[in-house]
Amino acid sequence: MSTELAKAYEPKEVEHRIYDFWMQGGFFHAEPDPNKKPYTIVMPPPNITGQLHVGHAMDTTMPDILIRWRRMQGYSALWLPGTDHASIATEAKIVDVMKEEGVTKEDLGREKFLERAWAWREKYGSRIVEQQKLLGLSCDWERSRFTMDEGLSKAVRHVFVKLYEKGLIYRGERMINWCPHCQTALSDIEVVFEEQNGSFWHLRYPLADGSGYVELATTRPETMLGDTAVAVHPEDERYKHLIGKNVILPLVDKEIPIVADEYVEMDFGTGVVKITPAHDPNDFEVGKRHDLPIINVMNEDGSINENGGKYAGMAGMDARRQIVKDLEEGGFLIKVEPLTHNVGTCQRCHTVAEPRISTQWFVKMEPLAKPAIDAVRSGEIQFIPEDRATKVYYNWMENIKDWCISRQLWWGHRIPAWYCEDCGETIVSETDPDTCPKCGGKHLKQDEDTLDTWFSSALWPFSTLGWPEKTEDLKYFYPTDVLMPGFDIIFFWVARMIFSGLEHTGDIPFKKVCFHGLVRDAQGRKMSKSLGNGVDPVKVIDEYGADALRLFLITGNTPGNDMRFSTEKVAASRNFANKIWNAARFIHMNIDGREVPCALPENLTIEDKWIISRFNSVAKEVTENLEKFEIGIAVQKIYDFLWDEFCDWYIELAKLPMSGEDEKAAQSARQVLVWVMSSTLKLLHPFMPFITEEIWQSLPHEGKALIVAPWPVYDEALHFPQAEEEMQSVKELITALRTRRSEMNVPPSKKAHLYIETNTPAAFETEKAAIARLAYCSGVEIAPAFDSMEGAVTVVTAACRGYLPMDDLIDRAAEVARLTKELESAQKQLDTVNAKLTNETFMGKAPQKVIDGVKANGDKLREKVRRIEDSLKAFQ
RNA sequence: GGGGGCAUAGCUCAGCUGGUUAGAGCACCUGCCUUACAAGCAGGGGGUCAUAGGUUCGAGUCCUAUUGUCCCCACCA
Repeated sequence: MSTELAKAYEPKEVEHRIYDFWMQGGFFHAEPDPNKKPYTIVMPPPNITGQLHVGHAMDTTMPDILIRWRRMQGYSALWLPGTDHASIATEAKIVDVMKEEGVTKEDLGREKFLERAWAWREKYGSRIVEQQKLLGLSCDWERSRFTMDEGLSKAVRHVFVKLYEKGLIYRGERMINWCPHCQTALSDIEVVFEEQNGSFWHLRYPLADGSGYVELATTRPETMLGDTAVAVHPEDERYKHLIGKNVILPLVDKEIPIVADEYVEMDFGTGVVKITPAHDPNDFEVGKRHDLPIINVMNEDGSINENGGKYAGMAGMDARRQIVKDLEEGGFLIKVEPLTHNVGTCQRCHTVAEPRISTQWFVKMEPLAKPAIDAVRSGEIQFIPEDRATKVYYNWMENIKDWCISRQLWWGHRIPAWYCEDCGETIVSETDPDTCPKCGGKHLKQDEDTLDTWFSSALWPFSTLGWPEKTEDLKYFYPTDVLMPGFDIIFFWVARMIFSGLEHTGDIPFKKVCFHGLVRDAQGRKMSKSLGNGVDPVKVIDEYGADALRLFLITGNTPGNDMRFSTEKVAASRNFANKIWNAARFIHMNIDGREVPCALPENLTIEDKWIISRFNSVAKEVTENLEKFEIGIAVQKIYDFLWDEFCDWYIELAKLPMSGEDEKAAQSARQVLVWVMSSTLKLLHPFMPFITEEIWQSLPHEGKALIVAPWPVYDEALHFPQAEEEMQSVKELITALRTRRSEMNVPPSKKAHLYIETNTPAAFETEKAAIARLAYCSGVEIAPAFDSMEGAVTVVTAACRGYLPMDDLIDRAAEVARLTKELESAQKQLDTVNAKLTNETFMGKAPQKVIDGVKANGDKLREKVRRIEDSLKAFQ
């Protein structure tokens, strides 16, 4: 970098070069190191089908900040990346592509299909990784894992067998959610309810004894083929006398009983419900209570099966139309009402999910949930934001149902269960068996199904470190420190990792979970494919730079809260990057080939002490904020310090010695500039890694790279409270003078002599030249009091009064009015303070610190009031 | 039906355990090519902190209710 370079920061060229530099330096790699403390974060593994979206950018930027910070603090900081095979999502995508080629899964066969899937993984699995690198993520890529790696697959089998042997995994016939499109079972949380417009068909079921009929309503008329009863509430006076009688099921023409069950709500609809145990979870329960037959009338693709008589073979919607038509013709349809209701759909393809009875594998959740609840309740695992997240978690965990883990898919971990075709024995084993342990038969057939993709990601924090082997990595890096997921995967992933970690490793998988919200679009809507309002982070990086995107994602953001994407804010972040760039250009310009040590000089001026002391405080505060995950607050403090204090004040003040004759003073200022700048770059590095590394390298520095430079630590020797206070007075005066001039529309070119009246002249004396420069004065004189200043422009601050004799410009009446207004304001504030100080309960109850503050403020205000009064007198 | 979040400047949002005069970015107005930066500099206007009560010496911050808004869970055929 040199001063000849562009006036504006060009991220594109810098980012690639710097990232390569980090990679080649091996800075991302972490190893167990007995001399360092471990700090571990595992990345939520993105799907191999995935493309980077802003959600990922959010997911990964925040942990990257923590990792970079801890690495600089000297931890062995491991940021473990990887990808997820995402069974259902990936398989669906491949099937879609095959469909365009006119090939089905069945055409190909399991083996060939899996070959294709692996090829897909090879092709697309690295795409998202490349995009993550654009963001600047400092992951240990050497340790990257894939959920279907050999080691992780071994972990999956191990867990399955262990849980099976403990009786926590079982196989059974249950009512599950079925997606007719994906043709697989789904877990409860993979079903999302969507409001849809439907109809409410009112039907008439005739009584078998010919004495009339009952009216009932349904939203799914086609299921009537599987009705095996009609239910009413036992206390319902309207229907009590019918209980035990039969009705004739229309179209099917068979008798089914009227049963009494409290599940029926008398107030809803007609108070009569058709019971279809095979196709509704509630009806299934009613059926069990009344020992009703279960008639499945649907195929796996949602069409009607052979139990549906003449409707057999019809697709779901066709069957519905035909049945409604036939019901109408038979006189069984009373009316059709429009109805909006919530319908469960497949999370992946949004096809209406069918409740279906089927034999599947399940994890028994209750015994696993208990310790997982305790771990959070006891505070062993801490959620942030605490009560919001824990409430959601407890609510789910305490009402948890068994987890359906088998999927009728090919891409994934195949269930390690075999069935003996000779004796029917089920063998669950970590290694593939070849004989039946019971009958010695050789005809073993492996279960066709695979596991829910989340079954393997639940093991992620420890399977990626080598578990179930007792590796050094596991010993050193586990449990991991923090997880930063979105709220949307609290059940899918976070909860499951907690009970899995506790069950299998006997330890929590992570100590803290810091949830973040969603990145919404500029209007506050959720980003979605259907709305087409998604933001491509790669494009944003291309236009504004990765540092700008990262800064945008964390500024003004608080844990758990959603935020809106805003191009203006990204641009503002970019502007900050540019500001830093130009500050660096200025420093380079002044170094201009000289040897400048990157250490503080011996003799410090007031402004040197001030900026150093301020930096010192900022370093302390930022560290504290990061410890509390207050990333947004932390970066705001660095932003303000760098821009408002370092650039707007210190650089301006430093121009004076650097342009002067005193070479020693000039060199001293250069040293302070370099020291403060490169120290601040350290603080900023975790947030904006590229530009900070680039500039740091270009300035005098010690060490190989900023990424591994030591994190600034608060140093009591650099705390200069007096200099801070003195600079405060000087800055206050300069600002007041500028304001006055601006109000009077005096251009900077018109300079005036300044007289400063003060009892504390020291700082003003040493900063004379700076005041003159920054407040556009031709000269400065300082004294405890000046005579005959009538008619001068007056400026009053807490520490002094300034006069600018500008007779030609002054409007005496306006000046009096302004001073009067200022006096009123100051007096009012003083009154408030005095009221407090004479309030006995306040004096008695408020802490001494607050009282002292108020007192000091009162002293200042009193002095100010006096000075304004004096000035006013001068006009009278 | 159950639970939760949010409501602060024109807009988007900060404001940590209650404590001196409520902040930022953008937008707006005025003036500036000042030895880095016009993606900039200097200055300015703009808020009864949703409403109504309460606790407290003191409330944007804590409590209760109301209104508006968003989300999660449950899933009434």
